[in-house]
Amino acid sequence: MVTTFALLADPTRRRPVEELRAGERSVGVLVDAVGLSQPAVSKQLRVLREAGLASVRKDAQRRMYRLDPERLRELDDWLQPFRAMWEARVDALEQTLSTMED
Amino acid sequence: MVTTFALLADPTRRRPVEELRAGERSVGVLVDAVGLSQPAVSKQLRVLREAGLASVRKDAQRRMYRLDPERLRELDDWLQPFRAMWEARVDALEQTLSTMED
DNA sequence: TCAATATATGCCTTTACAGTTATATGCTGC
DNA sequence: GCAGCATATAACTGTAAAGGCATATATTGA
Repeated sequence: MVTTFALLADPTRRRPVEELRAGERSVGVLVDAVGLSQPAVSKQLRVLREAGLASVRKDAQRRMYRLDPERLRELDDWLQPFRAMWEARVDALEQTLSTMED
Repeated sequence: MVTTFALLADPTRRRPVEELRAGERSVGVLVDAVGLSQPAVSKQLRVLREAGLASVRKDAQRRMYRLDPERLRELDDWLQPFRAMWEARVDALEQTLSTMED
């Protein structure tokens, strides 16, 4: 299966995800947002579905896609230990600045 | 240029990054950690360098690689608005549980 | 049942890129 | 300067996957 990292590497997949942040969207709307052919977008939506990042609901002929943010948590978890690194740098900078003020 | 997302999509690039979290590492050490040929690893290290995610220092014949975590911040920033989504879910769950306790 | 709309799938082509081997480059101690 | 180690680069190959077009499938309203 595709990792969450790989999922978001492709802009064609990242765009819909960003779009879905605001709520449910039909395929047609996502196609407009991405600016590629409908089949291309449908294909990527399928990948997102299969990776558990999105799910679908039927609404007449439309398929409404909804974001499933849980998997994004993996990314957040992975990032966690690194966060300390840049926060440390910011702290050091702030300390330097406050020293300069004295 | 490669986006930070694409950078981390490849395990062969993610592994060294994780390895570098602990501090400077020579290419040889990274090669062992990743388990691929030396040229393969060197190639990916170059990508990391050019993307500003790592930098090098010469130490005799060795090249010591160091992590430059700033670019990871982009990832963190991108993630920010989504974070609210899963936190909302957790809150809802907790509320449900506390209601059940009554 | 038929036409129209919305989406998915199959097939094909092309491109990007990872990995390998062989080789070049750079540095050091002698 | 030379031998030896550590790393980088070049050239090549194989593969995966993205995107396009054509077409199938599904749903609805009439």
